[in-house]
Amino acid sequence: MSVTLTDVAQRCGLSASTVSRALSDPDKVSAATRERVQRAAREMGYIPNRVARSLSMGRTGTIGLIVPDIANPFFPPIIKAVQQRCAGKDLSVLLADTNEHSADELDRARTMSKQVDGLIMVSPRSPDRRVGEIAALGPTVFVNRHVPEAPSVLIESPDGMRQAVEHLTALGHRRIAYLAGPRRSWSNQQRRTAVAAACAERDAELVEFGPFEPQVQAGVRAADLLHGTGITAVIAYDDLIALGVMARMSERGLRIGVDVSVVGIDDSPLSGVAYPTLTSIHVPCAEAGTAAVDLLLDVLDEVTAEDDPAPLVELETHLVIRGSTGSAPTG
Amino acid sequence: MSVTLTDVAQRCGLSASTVSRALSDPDKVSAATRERVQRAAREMGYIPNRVARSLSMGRTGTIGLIVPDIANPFFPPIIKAVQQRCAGKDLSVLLADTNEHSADELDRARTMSKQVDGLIMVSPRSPDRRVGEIAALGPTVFVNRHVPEAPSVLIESPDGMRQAVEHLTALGHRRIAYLAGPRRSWSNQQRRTAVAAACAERDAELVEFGPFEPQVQAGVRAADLLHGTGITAVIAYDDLIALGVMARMSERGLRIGVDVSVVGIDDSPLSGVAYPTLTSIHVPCAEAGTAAVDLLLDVLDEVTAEDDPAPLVELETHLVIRGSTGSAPTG
DNA sequence: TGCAATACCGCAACCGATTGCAGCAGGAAA
DNA sequence: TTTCCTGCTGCAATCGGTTGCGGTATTGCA
Repeated sequence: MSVTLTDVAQRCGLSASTVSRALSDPDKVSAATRERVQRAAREMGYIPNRVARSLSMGRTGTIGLIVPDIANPFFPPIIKAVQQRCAGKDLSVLLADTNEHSADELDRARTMSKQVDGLIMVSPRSPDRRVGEIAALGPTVFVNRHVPEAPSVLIESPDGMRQAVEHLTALGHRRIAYLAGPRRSWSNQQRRTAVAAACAERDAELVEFGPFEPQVQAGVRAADLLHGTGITAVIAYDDLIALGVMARMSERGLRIGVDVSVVGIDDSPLSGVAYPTLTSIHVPCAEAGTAAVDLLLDVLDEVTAEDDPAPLVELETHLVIRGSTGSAPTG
Repeated sequence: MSVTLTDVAQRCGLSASTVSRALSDPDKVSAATRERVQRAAREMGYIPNRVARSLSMGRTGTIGLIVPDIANPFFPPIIKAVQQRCAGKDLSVLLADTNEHSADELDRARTMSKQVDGLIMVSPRSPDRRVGEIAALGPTVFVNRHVPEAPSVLIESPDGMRQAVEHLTALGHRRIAYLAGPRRSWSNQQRRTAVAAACAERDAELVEFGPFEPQVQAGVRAADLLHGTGITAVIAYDDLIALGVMARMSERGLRIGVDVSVVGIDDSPLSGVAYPTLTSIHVPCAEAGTAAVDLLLDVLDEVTAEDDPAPLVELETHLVIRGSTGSAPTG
């Protein structure tokens, strides 16, 4: 049904090998042959079968990308960046969404492993041991989680977190809440310790709530917990939770940015359109995606020697101040 | 390096064929053998090579998904739904983003074609001829575009559009702007004609602007065009444009929902957190994704006979009224 | 003109699984 | 005891490319 290499070869009166070379390694054949083959291939509408090629070459030209939740606005920019970077290098992207279900991560990684040249795991929720198993399946890059034995792209929350706390304390806030993300989440742990350190340094009192799922509804729930605690400022694990908090508090008559200040993390497009606009810690998602692909390609091309220490890319975050933060209410 | 079927076979003192059958068609071998093979496979950590399987079976167990822009909040829910549906059927998803570049669609489809069992094209921007070429590459389902010769999942804007216009005219608006999306976009054409029809029916005046890219910035630009036109209500091609309009107008001191009403389309999560919350036409993205996969599987399993008319799934839309629309300003 | 070097091309094995067909052994029936 | 059948397993071809190796024709140089 579909045109194969052999078909093209027959049409040209050549062998499949020659046609293969003419198409993928043009210098190996004479100019005349090359010309003839390429014309025939074009005319016949030949499309190389990547599956067959993969099998014989041992390289699939595909990378796997596993994320917890495509619908969370934090991930699309990463996915997009990975995609774009790959497209430029003639790579395809196999995407999987684990639905925030950590147990699925290993399964997905396993079924993918023989189908891809490498894997990019974003914000894996699995416990360390299972993450190790994933890494053992093949070349793997982790984003938003530090895995000592594998290349990782990290998002350095501490800077942004410190900026956020400085910003809030400068505005007079003394009691600050941190709304924690999923317990397993590496980035949550990062953020927790960072905010704790920053608060200690600034002599502000930190109260932690959670864990919460990274969803608007969780933020709505969180808002009610804050009631009557004397807290004047909130830092949420991510923008979704922050938005939920804002929505619920507004509903209850609190003025965001006046009666209470809210800080999100991710600086997703949402933060610019919310009301009031959300002060958020900017996370360079696109850069993270791009860096992950580059790291993976380094491993695949063996730029990274086997026994080198696993490379680490650390990306900075910074606070973007918008309307949701303001002076602490007096009295 | 990695354990193959043959390795398992040797360990068991069997042939590869038997092992293959024991694993994928257990009834074909004796109970004892089945047991022995399965245990060995488990112990050795055997993971079947899907690439090899694809080659010999002629089925890859993968479907391709091509979208214009992953970062546009309209698409992630679709991608997610497709993903979820596929995961349940042991299918993988190959994702490509054309960056709103219609010329890339055919390219991507072509390179994917030999690597997937079928293709789902969401909102293709290509001209009809090229869309036809894509469909000719293999089983293809189109979402958000009607392609007569191929299965399609359509989102019926007319209902939602009519509801929107009725809503606005009931509120007293007589001059309504439509901010058009990409010229090539099938859904834009749908929406244009739907809104025009609804306005004619309701005797409201319709003024069209655009085309605009489906991005917030385009909405910001659009807002300024509306100035001094006497328009009191705006229906935008999508939520992003609507949000841009709102943001810019608020900035210029207009009160959204009072001085001017804004309606978006997609009902993305954004609309709930914007200020004011955005009245939007709800589009069942998840259902569209799921339906697309089902349609594709029907074709692949030949539930759909070759010469049947191409199946069509039509999904309804409806207006969700929020804070961005209100009575037309008097005078 | 002769010989060696070189440029091209084809043969065949291979990647890892699937599957039609044939062979073998064991049990059942006569 | 013989025969036939059935159930299980192995052989070998196949999917569509890639690639090392060897052969042939051509070229270059003396």
